[in-house]
Amino acid sequence: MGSKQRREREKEALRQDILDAARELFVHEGYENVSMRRVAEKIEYSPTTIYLYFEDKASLLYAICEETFAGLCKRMETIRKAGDDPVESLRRGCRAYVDFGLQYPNHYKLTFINHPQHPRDEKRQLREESMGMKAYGNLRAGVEACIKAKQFRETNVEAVTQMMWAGGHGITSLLISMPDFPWVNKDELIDLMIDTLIDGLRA
Amino acid sequence: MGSKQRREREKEALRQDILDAARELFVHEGYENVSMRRVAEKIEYSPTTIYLYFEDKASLLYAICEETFAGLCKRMETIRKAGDDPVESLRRGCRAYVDFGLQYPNHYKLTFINHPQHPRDEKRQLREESMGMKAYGNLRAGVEACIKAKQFRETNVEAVTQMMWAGGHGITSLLISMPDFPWVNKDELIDLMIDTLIDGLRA
DNA sequence: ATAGTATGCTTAACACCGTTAAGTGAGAGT
DNA sequence: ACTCTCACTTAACGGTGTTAAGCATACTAT
Repeated sequence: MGSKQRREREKEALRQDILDAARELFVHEGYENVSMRRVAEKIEYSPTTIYLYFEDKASLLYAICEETFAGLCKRMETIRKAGDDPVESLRRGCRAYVDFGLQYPNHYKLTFINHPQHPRDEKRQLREESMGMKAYGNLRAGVEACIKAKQFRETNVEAVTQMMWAGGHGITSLLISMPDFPWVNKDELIDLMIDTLIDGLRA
Repeated sequence: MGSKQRREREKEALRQDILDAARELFVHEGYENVSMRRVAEKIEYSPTTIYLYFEDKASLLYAICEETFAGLCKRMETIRKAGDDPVESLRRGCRAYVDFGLQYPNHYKLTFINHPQHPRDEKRQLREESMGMKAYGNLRAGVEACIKAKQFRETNVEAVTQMMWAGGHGITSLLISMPDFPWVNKDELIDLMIDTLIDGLRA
């Protein structure tokens, strides 16, 4: 009686359909401007069906964020495992982060800029094992390698990691959310940020 | 025939009452979590009255932002005109910027994070002459002073200003929009960013 | 003084929103 | 054949920002 398995498969398929529809709408029109009813319309089910697969709208977004983070993680891991000079590796990791954001600005907006926070404490715990944390962990490993190689003056791994993240995020988010501002050349600006931070950290 | 002027005055007073009520609610509970009906309730008028004084909810917040950002401008100008060592002046200007953002996260969110893309071209123009942008101008003046004093290696004023802004914005916006992340000590993080950037720029 | 008008505000409603309680109906298990 | 499970729907709740229409009051002109 494989019918049970078939139904299981179909359920999973619908879950993915919801995710796909929501991602497309969220990325294209922004989380706030897309209603659950519109997502439901796109998949041709009633709005309430979504609630059988996701607890609420924020959870739906969270699931999409996980997928996006996963892509970033993969890129960063590849760079880290290339095993160059640790400082060069960190620099390239930061570049990858910013480039990723600029390549998928709507995804980036969704996960890092218009990030609505979860109301539940329980969820927060889950989040700390999320892909976002994994990406952060990758950056952290890069920083740690530099410190272990005695390339940096400052030795507080966590602080340096968070600062590097903030530097990358600052550039990425401003370029995305203020496209009409008279920016200097974007590539130069990104490199200036990363190089200046690394130079400032150097022993 | 001063009755016209009196009515004018009374209208202006109500406008300020609305602004005051809205500011208190927005700052205390967050823009998204405060409805027009709640603002109206606080001033003991009907919700629709607000629309006689402000075009919509966003305009209401925008007006509040202008007021508050004027405060930031003043602070930054005071620092800049204190006439210390230009680098120290810049450092303190950056601190003031970040501190301001963390003090008024909802104001900061509207003008720098959830920056409306193109509601109307007309509005955008207004926005670029806003107090937020004036604050940017102040930062630019600080950077220029450092470069003129030959304290920095990099001499592209615009690029350096934008990088410093992005550094401050990165810290500020991440701290605001991801309050549940396990940040290291916030003050240290902010100082680390500013100091590292300045050290990295030094001649 | 009185009729007319402009002004300031309110009532009621529109068209949405996220979410949930209750109900339906097809297929599985006995 | 009958019950039961369960994926799904309908209808509704209590909110949201916003607007059209109406109502008094105060001012103006005759």
